[in-house]
Amino acid sequence: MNMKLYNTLTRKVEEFIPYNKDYVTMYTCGPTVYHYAHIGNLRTYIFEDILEKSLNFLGYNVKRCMNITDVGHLSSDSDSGIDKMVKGAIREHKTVEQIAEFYTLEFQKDCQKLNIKWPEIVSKATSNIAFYIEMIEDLLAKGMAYESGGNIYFDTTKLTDYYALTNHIADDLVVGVREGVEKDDFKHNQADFVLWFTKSKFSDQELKWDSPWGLGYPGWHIECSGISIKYLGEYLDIHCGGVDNIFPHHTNEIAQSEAYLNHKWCKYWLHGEHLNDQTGKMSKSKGEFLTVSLLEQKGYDPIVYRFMCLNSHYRKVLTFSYDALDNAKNAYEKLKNKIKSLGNEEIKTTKFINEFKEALSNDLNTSQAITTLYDVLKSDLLDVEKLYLVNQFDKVLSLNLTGQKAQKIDMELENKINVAIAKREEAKKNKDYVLADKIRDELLAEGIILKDTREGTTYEFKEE
RNA sequence: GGGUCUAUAGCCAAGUGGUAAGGCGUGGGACUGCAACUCCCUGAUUCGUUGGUUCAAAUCCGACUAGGCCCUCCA
Repeated sequence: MNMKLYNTLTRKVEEFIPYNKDYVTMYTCGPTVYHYAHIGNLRTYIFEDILEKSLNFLGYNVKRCMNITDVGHLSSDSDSGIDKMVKGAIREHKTVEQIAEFYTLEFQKDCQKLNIKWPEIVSKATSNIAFYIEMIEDLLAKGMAYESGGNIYFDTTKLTDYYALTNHIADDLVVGVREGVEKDDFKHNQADFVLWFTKSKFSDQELKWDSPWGLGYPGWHIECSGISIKYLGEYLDIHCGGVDNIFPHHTNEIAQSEAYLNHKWCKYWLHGEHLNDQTGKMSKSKGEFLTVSLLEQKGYDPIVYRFMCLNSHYRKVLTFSYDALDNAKNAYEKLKNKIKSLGNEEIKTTKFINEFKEALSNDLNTSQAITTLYDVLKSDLLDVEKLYLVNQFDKVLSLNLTGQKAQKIDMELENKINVAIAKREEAKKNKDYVLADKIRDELLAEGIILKDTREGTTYEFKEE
């Protein structure tokens, strides 16, 4: 079954036809590792994870690459801009390398907790400096870039279709709409952007490299183009990121990549919408700083957040609230309980697989895919077949639907529980409910949940 | 000012011209000593408003309204 995806370039859902029949190249913009990721950041990575896994499920081979931005991401494009990494280092009295290492690891942990697969190729911005220099030299030689005030800029006026991704008209753009945005007087044109910095004003930059234009460091945009071309080749099928990257980041990537390659570069541009809070856009400086760890502290399984995201659509704004999260938590726990009753054996079936693929291939309709899961559970298939399908679906959804934590039940504990249950049965028979409830509470305190079923009392371990 | 996206029940949400899926919650019931789990039943004469196209519109077109995001920090 063919994938259909919404392409920001054409603003339409299109049938996905990769350049190469044998594999799909996919590039996803990675984090700037200057701080913890908030759950809004992570929403985009959940979307990209679902995309990769859906492509796999539909039979595509995916070669995926992600960058880690550890240099060059300025908090402003103006003369007075300071690198985000440097900012982080100052904040925590550490070196830029220490900051990068620490937050890369934290980001990786968050991904693990959310069942986001780590991409096959992950590369740091600082690991590919020589290649950026090669690209910039090429752009200068072609007259697509110029030097001014010590920096190298890309000349956007050399392009006829610079605004392909946004439909902007240059004259309508307003400089400094946002507070704190300053003009860079070295630019020849308002839309031009920096490829390489050398200016002495950035003397507080810790990481610098030698270049034909002097000691300096790369601009933010060149990093993604460079890493993508270096690791995935000249033809890219899919490029993903958050909607905020459409302009200027992705717009600039297209400009410099195609100028360098002399041909069309990326076919499909996919953008994940933001997670908002009740006041609007979520940010690290405003409101509650919602991290995965914070959700865990509040007693939520991070997978509940993933479930919440999958019940929505990646191209729709989702508003975060604890009510919405509780809603997802209830639904998720009920779903897992239902699945638990299916037993442990599975037998293959082909039913419902098509419906599931249909949902995924329809521009990643994850909420429809989850509906298919509910349809399976309600159907008259055998439990063993249902379990098979649950496991198949979970390859994409990655919700730990049957993921029983491996419990080492030692005989001693098991005996103890059974004795307690027998005692409680005795108490119940004698209508001594006070004692019966006391036994139940005591076991609960140890993380053991009793369930009275028609077949007798069973128990399970509380999940953490 | 320009660009772009969205609007379906208390909440999340499907729906892509043929007469409103699903989930959570709510309310009722079965089971239970009680609870939890599970199961059954329970919701929109209508899809932001308003014109139009059509035999037929939540779906297509126009206008309006409300909101989000972007316009050189952002996922």
